[in-house]
Amino acid sequence: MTSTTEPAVPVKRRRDRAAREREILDAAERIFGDRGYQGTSMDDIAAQVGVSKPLIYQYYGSKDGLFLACLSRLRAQLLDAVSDAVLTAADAEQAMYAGFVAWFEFLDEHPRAWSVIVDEGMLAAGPAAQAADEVRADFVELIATMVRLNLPPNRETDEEEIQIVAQSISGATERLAIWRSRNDNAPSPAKIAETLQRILWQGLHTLQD
Amino acid sequence: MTSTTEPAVPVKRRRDRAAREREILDAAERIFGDRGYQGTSMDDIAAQVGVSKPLIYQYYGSKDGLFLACLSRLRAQLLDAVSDAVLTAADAEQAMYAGFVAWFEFLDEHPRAWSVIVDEGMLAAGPAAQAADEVRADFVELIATMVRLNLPPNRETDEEEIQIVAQSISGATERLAIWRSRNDNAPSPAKIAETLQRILWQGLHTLQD
DNA sequence: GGGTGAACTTACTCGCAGTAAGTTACTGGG
DNA sequence: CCCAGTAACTTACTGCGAGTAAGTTCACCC
Repeated sequence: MTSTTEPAVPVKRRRDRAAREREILDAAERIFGDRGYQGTSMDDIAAQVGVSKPLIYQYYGSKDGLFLACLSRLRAQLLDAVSDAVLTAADAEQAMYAGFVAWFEFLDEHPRAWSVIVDEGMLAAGPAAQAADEVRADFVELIATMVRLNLPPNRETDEEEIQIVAQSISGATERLAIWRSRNDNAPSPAKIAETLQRILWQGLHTLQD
Repeated sequence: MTSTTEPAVPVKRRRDRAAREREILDAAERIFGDRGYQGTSMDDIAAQVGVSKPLIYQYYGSKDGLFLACLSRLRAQLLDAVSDAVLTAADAEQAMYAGFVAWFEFLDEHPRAWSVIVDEGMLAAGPAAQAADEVRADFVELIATMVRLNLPPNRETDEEEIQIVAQSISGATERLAIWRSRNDNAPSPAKIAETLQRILWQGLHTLQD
């Protein structure tokens, strides 16, 4: 009985490495997003993919490594969304506004991505912290570029000051995102973007001295 | 032999609850500060205090609970330092500046406190996250008060906007602190405070619109 | 059709958070 | 002085989850 009905399609179990890695990463993103870093065990993910735990370790090295891979991919998507908004805007002032709106809207529309990014704090220790910083660095660079565009063009730029501002904006938007997510009646993306824009637009021009 | 030299001072082992709690909290603060949340085990802390683990659980409930107690005390000290600076300043403009300087200087001078606060992200999950938010809330309130002082007095305030600004400043200063600590040649407290002050001072006045 | 390498598994170890159930020292009343 | 009663404290565990050593099975190529 058992042998006659089965063998038509032996449900190809083995896949090549790249495909399996993607499969694992997708599952990890889903589960980390639902249950958080602490609430997720490697066994959970392995079971979900239908694979054994050591395989995941072979591909991703550690739980931190796997989480970092998820984080990195999600942040890249977020960066894309914001970059697009910034680059297609008509002028520098609108670019900044559009960037803020894109940031908060993306996080609204991708609650799982959002959870993973919040849990980034989990990587506070060890070498993973540095890797997490590098993932964020692209974002800070984008912001720094925007800030430069908002400065009067004839002014000699103080790079240290630009870094301070870019780090500030990055930190501010992250905290605002967390605050919004824990607060049902928090302001809309548009309202927040408008407020930030108003403060910064004036403020940035005072940097020229 | 053994009995004759010993009993003079039986090294009073038992202490009353309050004293023991303080002792545990001090040790926890030190060890969490040195090795981070993940790198610290409850057994480490118990050993350091010279007490058994279940006692700590009896007093603090869980590892998160103990960490939160450390965090809470340290944040209170930080809040005090900043409040003092703000309250003793001559006018609103200087209050803001002094507050920023106090923040960064405190963190420079208390590297252990600093580490614990960075690791706050560890509490992203569970009820501890909410508790951690409440610990931060005092700070946001202080900032909101400062922001109100910086608004033109005759203007009807938009509380939503003030919350946005306060959250932003809180997030910005936290990220700047992290950035500074990972970056040896990062700007001085004074330089950062000056930059923030310049941007916000102008920017806040545009909120009256 | 057999050998070689990549994909994958079984069956563990070890560290650590958390706990059940007891034991020891101090304290105030008889 | 002693002896409840209670607060401080311990021994000795459980369970779970990260990480690993040592294989085993499949697929492809000569």
